[in-house]
Amino acid sequence: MTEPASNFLRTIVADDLKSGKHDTIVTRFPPEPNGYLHIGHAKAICVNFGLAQEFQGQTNLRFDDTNPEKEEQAYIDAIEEDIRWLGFDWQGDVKFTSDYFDTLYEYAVHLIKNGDAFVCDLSAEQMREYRGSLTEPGKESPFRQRSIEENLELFEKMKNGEFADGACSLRAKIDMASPNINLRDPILYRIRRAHHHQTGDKWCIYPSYDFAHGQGDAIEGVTHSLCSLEFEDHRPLYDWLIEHLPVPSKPRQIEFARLNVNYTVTSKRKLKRLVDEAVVAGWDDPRMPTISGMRRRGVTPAAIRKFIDMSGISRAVGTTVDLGMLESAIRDDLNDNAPRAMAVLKPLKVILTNLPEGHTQVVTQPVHPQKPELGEREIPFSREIVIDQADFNEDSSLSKKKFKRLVPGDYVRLRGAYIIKAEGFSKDDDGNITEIQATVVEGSVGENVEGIKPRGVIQWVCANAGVPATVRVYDRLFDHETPDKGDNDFMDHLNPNSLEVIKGCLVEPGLAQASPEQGFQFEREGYFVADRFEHSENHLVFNKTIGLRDVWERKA
RNA sequence: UGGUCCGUCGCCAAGUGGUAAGGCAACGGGUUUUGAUCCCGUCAUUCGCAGGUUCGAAUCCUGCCGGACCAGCCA
Repeated sequence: MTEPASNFLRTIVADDLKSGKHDTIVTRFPPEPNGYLHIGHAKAICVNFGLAQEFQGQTNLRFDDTNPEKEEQAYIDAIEEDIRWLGFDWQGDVKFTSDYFDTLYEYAVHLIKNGDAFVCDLSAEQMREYRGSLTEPGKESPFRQRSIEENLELFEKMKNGEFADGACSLRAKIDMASPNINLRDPILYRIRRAHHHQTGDKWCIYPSYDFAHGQGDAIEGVTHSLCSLEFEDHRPLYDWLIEHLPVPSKPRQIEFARLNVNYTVTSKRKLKRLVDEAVVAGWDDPRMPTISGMRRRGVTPAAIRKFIDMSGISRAVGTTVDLGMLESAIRDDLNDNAPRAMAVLKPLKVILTNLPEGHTQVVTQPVHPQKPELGEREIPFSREIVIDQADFNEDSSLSKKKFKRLVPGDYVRLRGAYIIKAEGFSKDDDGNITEIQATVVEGSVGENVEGIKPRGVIQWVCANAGVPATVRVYDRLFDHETPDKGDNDFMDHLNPNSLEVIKGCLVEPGLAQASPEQGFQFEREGYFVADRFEHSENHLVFNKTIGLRDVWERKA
């Protein structure tokens, strides 16, 4: 266990605990249930849950459901599942901002009574005009001076459904000349006759994010309300509301930079387009940066957590983490934990001519070479086996250094079995190699043989006992580092080779017992996972999670 | 050009006045029945730039330069 890296959030929390400002901390993860979680959310989850865990605090899951028109129960279910899968659990029941609608309404009345809020009849368009611009101050609404009594009455009528949607709104009375536009009498409540997934038709007015979020934090006793940098400009409003309302606690909002990863997009709108236009098979397509997509790809929760941990937390904007870092975290976890197996993706038959017809035997290999305690697996071997087409080359002049695989007249080690020598090969009319004739070196199973230096080690599968499988090989979805930056239309940068479906693969028999979502290392190929939904004992389907690190390929 | 924030190795990122951590990548070498893993080593005299304060600055001050965010009755 290494020391957790220092970061400013940890420092703030540690100081608050040390100074006695707080005895324990409470964080929250506040998704809006209007879409699926992706790698960016994974950071928010890991930061909020991770920080609380580290300091023995607690984390609430609170759905920020103040905009019923965009939200759905289905997203709530999916989000809960993703968070649990990532390995986190929230304190107590799932919470909803809508749980506090009654209190929020009272808070609004409180503000009105203190002369800090008013009902404004300006239309959306007029309000925009009155708001001013980034460089010019706004103008005060003509309704700003309404009496407290009138505002109270009007607000109640808003609640009672006596006005049409959009006819008026409740606004905080702050400062129309503020250089921070969020302080120019921001909207607190709007009229919206929409059925809410939690509160049904009880309300026709809904609080804005600004009016709901901080108060929700305060009600729950959240101590550190962590959010992304774009909410920085909202902090003065967050604090203003906390100061002007009789809330039970004073949470502190702290912003940190969101996660960007190159070669991927995370905007909800863009991901939806990939799904809608059938570029991918769905939100959980293994190429998607969604939690469910990565899960189906075979990425483990531990790998995601490790990646988030590696990429750090800061306030630096516009930074982009290299996808290679994610891949490294994935390999690191899978290398440690994935059982090994042999699979031949593109089979080429090898006849071992010096073995008798019908010869069969069983060889054993460790489940994991670095973890003998995991036991061994038995692998049938016979006179006819298959190796990968890429592991044979008819050009025997290839140097041993350049091609550490099988070549006519030379030796190669079959992993866990014999050293063999290629004696000859056959071709079809099109010039494709169809079969290799080879001989085994007697006594070479598990033993080195004096005077014979195989060029390398290759995987193999028994031609008869091997089990057929379908393997899907995935690559990055985009071939551009920043597919959606600047003038780029991300749809122009799709990698045309992001999916290759290989049928007719042959895998070692033990793999027929693989259960969905079980991950393996197919030796010399990479990490693969039995598909969560389409894999079965009778129809093996594996998704490639990530290849092995390959210095050779990069040099070539 | 109103405001807020940010700029430390190719990419992340520590460091907050005492003389540049770490990870990813890259590059050498060793071990190896996975061209994997593992191990060892190399990789910022310099912290956007220019001044200033100080015995001493990435850290403080000033001015530039570059980038991000904000004008939804979205979150």
